[in-house]
Amino acid sequence: MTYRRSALMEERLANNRDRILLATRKLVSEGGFRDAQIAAVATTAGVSTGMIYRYFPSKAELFVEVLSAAVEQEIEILTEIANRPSPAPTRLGAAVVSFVRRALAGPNLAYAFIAEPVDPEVDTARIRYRKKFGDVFKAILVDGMEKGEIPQQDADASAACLVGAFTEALVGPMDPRRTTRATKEQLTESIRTFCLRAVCGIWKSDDA
Amino acid sequence: MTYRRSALMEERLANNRDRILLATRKLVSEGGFRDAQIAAVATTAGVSTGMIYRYFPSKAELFVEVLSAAVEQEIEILTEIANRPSPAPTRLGAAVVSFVRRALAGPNLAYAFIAEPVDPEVDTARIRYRKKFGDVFKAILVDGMEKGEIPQQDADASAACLVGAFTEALVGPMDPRRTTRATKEQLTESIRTFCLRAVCGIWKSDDA
Amino acid sequence: MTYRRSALMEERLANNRDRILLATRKLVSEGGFRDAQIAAVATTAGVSTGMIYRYFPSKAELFVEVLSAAVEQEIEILTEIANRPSPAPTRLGAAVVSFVRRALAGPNLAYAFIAEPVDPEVDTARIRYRKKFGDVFKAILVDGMEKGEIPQQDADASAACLVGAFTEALVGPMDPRRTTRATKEQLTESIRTFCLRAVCGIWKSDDA
Amino acid sequence: MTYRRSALMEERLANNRDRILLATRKLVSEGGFRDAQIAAVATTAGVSTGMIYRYFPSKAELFVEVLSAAVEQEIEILTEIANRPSPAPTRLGAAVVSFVRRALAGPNLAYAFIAEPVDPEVDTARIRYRKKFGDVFKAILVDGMEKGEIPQQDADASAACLVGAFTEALVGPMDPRRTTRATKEQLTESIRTFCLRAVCGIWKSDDA
DNA sequence: CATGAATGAGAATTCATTCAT
DNA sequence: TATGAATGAATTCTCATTCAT
Repeated sequence: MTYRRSALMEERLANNRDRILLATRKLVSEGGFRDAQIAAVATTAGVSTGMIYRYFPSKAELFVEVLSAAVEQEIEILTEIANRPSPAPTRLGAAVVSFVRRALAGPNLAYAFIAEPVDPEVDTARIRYRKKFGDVFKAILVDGMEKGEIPQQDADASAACLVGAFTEALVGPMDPRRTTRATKEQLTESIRTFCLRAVCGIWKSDDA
Repeated sequence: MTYRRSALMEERLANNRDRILLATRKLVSEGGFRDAQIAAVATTAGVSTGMIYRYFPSKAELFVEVLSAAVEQEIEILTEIANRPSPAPTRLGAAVVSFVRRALAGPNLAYAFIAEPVDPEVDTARIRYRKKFGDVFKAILVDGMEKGEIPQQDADASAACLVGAFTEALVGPMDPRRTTRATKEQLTESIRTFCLRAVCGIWKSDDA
Repeated sequence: MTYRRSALMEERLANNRDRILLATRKLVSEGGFRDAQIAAVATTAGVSTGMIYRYFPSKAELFVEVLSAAVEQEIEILTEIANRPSPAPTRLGAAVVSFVRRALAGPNLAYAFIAEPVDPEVDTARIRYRKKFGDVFKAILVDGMEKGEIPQQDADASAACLVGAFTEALVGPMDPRRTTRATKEQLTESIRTFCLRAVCGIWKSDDA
Repeated sequence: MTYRRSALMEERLANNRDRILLATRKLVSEGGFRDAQIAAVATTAGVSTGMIYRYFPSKAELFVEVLSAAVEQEIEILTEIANRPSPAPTRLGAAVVSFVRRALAGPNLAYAFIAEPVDPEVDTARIRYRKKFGDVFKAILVDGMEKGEIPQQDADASAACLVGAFTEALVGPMDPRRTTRATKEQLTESIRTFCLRAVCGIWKSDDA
C-alpha cells in the first residue's frame, strides 16, 4: 500500500486477467470448450489454478466472459461498418469480409459460436451472444430493405442464415489452418459472394 | 426357454440396438451430447447400462453411430432428390425444404451437427459427416454449374455455407419449438429463398 | 430384473447404506465432522467414494441423516421413558441415565451434538435436532410442574441446561474412553444426581 | 523516519497483534471457526494477510491464542469471585451470573467452546481450556464441600455439568440475540437457579 | 517493514465402464 | 444372458501460507 505500485501492479493484474482470457480463448478456439479445463487454462496462461479464481468466480463465468469479450469486440467493429453511408449490400459484404479475415488470422471466434459448451449456463450465454451478433446483420438488412437496396425478405431468418453460412464455412469441412494467403483470400471472396447473392439476388462488385 | 432362440433373440437384439440408438438420438437432439449420459440413455431406452455395452464398445462409438445413422438417412433422402431430372436450382430448393421440414418435425438432426461432443473421437466423426452431408449439396452445385443452370462459384465453399445457413437458422436464435404449422412453413420458405438466391442469384419459384 | 433378487439385493442395499451411515457416525463420534471426509467414510465403510453418492446426494445430506438418525432413535427411547406413569423426577433421572449409558457404551452421540460441522447446512440441522432433543426433557419438566412434582421454573432454560450438562460431562474434560464399568457407573450416577437436584432441588433416590 | 522507532513501532506491533486477536475473536464468536479464515481476519483487523504471520506462526496458533486469551480473562475474573470470603453457593451463583452476563453482552466466548475447529491442534487446546475453565468451578465446589456449605458430590462431574449447562443455555436452542435487557436478565436468573440447585439442592437467594 | 498476489495441495463430486450375480 | 451396483480417475474449486516487490 505504501509503495508506488499503481502502474506496475495494475499492469500485472491486467496481464494476468488478460493472459487467462487469452489462454482460454486459445484453447477454446483450438479444441472447443472441452479442452479448456481449469488446469489446462492455468498451464497455458502460466499461472496457478487458484489464480484463475482470483479473477473469475467460476469456470462458467470465465467462459461467458471469453464469449462476451469476443462478441463485443466483433460487434463493435461490425457496427461501425454497418453505420457507414455506403449502400447496404456494400456494407454487408464489407462486414462479412471483415469478420472472415479476422477469423482466418487468429484464434477462431467462429468456433466459440458453434462449439457447445458442457455447461448449460455458458450455453445460454452463447445463444444470447449469437443473437446479438446476428442483430448487426439484421440491422443492415432492414435498413437496406427500407431503402430499396435489398429485396424484401425475412430479416431474422436471413440474418441467422448469414451467420450460419460464414461461421460454418470457417470451421466446417474446410481445414481451418489453410496456410497460404492466396487460399484464404479465395475463401473470403467465395463467402462474400455467397452472402451477397443470398440476400441481394445479384452480386454487385462495387466494394472493397 | 433357453432353446431355439436365434430368431427371437436376434430380433430382440436388433430391437434393443435400435432402441438404444433412438434413445440416444432423442436425448442428443433435445439437450445436446451433454445430456446423453449412459445412464440416461439406458433409462430412456428401457435397458440396463450393461446392455448398451453389448452393442456398442464405448459411449463414443455409440455417439458416432448415432451421427452416422442420422446422416446416412438424410443423405439417402437428399441424394434421391439430387438425382432427379429437374433443373439444379429446383433440386437444391427441394433438398433444403426436405431437410428443414424433417428437422422441424422431429428430433433435430441439426443439433447433432452443432453440439460439441465431449469426446474428441466423436467430434472428428461429426466433422467428417458434416462434410459428407455437404457433399450432397456440392454435387447439385457442380452439376448445375456444368449445365449452366447455376453460376460459376466455389462449390466447396458454397456447399459449406448452405449447410451452415440452414442448420443455423434451425438451431440458432430462433426458438426451435415454433409450434404453429404456419410459422414453420414461413421459416422453411424463408430459408429456401435465402439458399436459392445465395447460389443462383435470382430465385425462380418453379418447384415444389 | 429377471432374477430373484429382492431379498438379497435389498439387503445389500440396506447394508451399504447402513454401513455408510455407521462409518460416518463412527468417524464423527471419534474425531468430529472434520474427520468424516468422503474418502475416509468410504474407506471406513469399505466402499468406493462414488458409492456414497448413490445413497446420499451430498456430504451435507449424509451428515444431516447421521444426526437425524441418532436423534430420532434417542428421542424414541426417551419419549417412551417420558410417558411412563412414574413421577416426573423418576422419569427424568431414568431418561438421563438411559442416554448416558448408551453414550458411554458406543459411538458417542453427544459429540455430534456439540461438534460444530464445517458445513452451515449441517449446522442448521444440528441446532434443530438439538432443540427437538431438548423438548423431550422440557415435556417432563412441564408435566412435573403441573403435577407439583417439580418446582416452578423456566422449562426452556432448564431443558437446555440439562442437555448441556450431560452432553458436556460426556465429551468434556473427562476421558471418553473410561474403560472400567465401575467408573462409567460412577459417572452416570454423578450426572443423574446433578440433573435431578438441578431441577428438583432435593434429590430423591426412588428410581431405577 | 527509520531511526528511533522502538517505542512507536512496538506500540504499533502490539496494536496490530491485538487487532488481529480481536478480529479473530469477533469472527469466531459470530460464525464459528469456519468463518475466521485468514483473509477474513486480515480484512476485519485492517491488516494484510502477511502481517498475521508476523505475529502468529500459523492459523492454528492464532486460534489457540484466541481461546487462551478468552479463557484466561474469564478465569481471572471468575477466580477473583471464587476467592471471595462469601459462602460457596453465593460465590458459585455470582460466578455463573458474571459469566453469563458477559456472554450475553458481547462476542460470545461460549461459542468458542462449542464450535469445532477444523484444525485438530486447536481442538486439543479447546478441550484443555475447557478443562481449565471448569477447574474454577470445581475449586468452589471442593471448597464448599470442605466447609459443609455444599453437599458431597463428584466435583469433576459436577463442574463439567455446570459448564455444559450454562454454555448450552447460551448457544443452544435459545436465540443468542435476545435483544431485550429484561429477557436477558430472566435467562440469567433461570440459569443461576438451575446451577445453584444442581449442586446445592436448595437454592438460597442471599447473593448479588 | 508491509503487502497481497501467487501457489498448490486437498476435498467434493461426477460418470463411463466393469463384473458378480 | 441381463442387470445395475460398484469402482475410481478426472475435474472443479478453496484457502493457508509464502515471498517478490
